[in-house]
Amino acid sequence: MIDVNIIRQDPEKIRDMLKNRNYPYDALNGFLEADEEWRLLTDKGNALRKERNDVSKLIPELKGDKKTKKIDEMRLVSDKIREIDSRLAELDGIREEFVLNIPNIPHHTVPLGKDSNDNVIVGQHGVLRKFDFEPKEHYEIAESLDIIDFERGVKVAGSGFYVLKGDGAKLERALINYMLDMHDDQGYKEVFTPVIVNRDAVIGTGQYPNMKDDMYWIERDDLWLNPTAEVPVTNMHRNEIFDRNELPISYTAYLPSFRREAGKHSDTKGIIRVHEFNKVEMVKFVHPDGSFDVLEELRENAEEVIRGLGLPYRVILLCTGDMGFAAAKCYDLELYAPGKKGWLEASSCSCVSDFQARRAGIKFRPEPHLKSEFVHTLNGSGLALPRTMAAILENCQNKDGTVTIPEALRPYMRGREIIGR
RNA sequence: GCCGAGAUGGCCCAGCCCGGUAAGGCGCGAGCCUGGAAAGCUCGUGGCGGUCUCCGCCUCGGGAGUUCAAAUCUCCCUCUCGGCGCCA
Repeated sequence: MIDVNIIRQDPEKIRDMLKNRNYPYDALNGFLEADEEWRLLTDKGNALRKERNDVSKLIPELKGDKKTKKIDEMRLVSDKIREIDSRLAELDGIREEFVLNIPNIPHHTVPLGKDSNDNVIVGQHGVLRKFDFEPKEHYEIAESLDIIDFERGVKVAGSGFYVLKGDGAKLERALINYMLDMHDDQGYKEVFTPVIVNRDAVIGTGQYPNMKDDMYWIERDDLWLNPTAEVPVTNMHRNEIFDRNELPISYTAYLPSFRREAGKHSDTKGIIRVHEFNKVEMVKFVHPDGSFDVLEELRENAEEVIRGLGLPYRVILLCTGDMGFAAAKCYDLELYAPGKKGWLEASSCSCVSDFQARRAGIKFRPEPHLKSEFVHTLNGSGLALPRTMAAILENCQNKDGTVTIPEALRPYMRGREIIGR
């Protein structure tokens, strides 16, 4: 969440921000009113509490009529406090509802824009391969090689699920290990967390309430299937205070991720948009100073994964209107898919400033005698597996229907060089 | 799932039976002392709000209740640990 003081001091700034992010902004007035009354009543309540506290200390020493009189007096004071408290609880509800639904404030380097058309392509890398045959789409290749079985996935779990078989399953496993090893070399500590998280966790990183319909919810236990490893990994340190010298902290995690994908989407063919997918994620906890420079490093770390696979890609800087709820600045990395003749978003690297730290209570002490402050958190995929696999299949396909395995993955695939031969 | 024990400030722990200003220790910091350090001693060390060197309120897992007053009494819930059961 954002700092309430900013809303109080400069509501116009927040109004503009919400507008730039395509969020409704008329709710702001309701908040300011509720907040004003909340502050007034808090003061009033505190004054009454002070009176009660003071008198409570005296009462044991009083005797007879004086005592009875004071007790009667305090009974009225307590009634009044109760009354104020119940109104405060209402106001708190309004305030919290509002604050939890306000997206992060974009960094000043984020381009203004309405939707994905206003995103900025900041770079394109690698060569787009020239084919001497018509390249196929990933699902055609995968089905003819019998390494992805869509029908069986549907049978087991439903539409939007698939089964990897043989070299397909091996390729998945190879990609996970390749990515984890690379992040390990880059200085990230590998963790493997629960795949199911609680409500505090999804509130902490901002998926709840905003994205709650996009997550699988286990009602009976009020638990949620991991939507992205950013959630469990960031929440590992919920309500913790780091010593200054503990920062920065860098984690990498492989974790299955689940998306309900409620509502209609295009691009449902193949494994581009599925309900369950593997992802290797990077998460950082850093000092607020220079956190946006760290974002550049994080993005570079993700790009290295792509370059290692030899895939052509481009880097997109998202505009205000297209950025996720929690992000202050976000780069997408898109892989080129020659069969589809389009780009696949395989990574999203964000600096979320203190937005999640505030929600999740993640702080650090700048100096031992100073007050604790919120850390900044960052996260980025490195990478999402299905789209990476799709890009590999399409970029590395051969005329005879086989697929040449990228060299970097061969050690992880028992030295195999070609799928389908 | 059943039975039992727990949850107190960054960490540990007392207070709970018997309601009345949350004690002490560790760690960390500042100071004193020292040639320097250790030890020792003194002070500080959660959150929010304000009229911000000061003052107030809140904070004992969460919520509700009783009471003039709740860490303390009552009820409900959550989590942790141990035992039993079930089990990869």
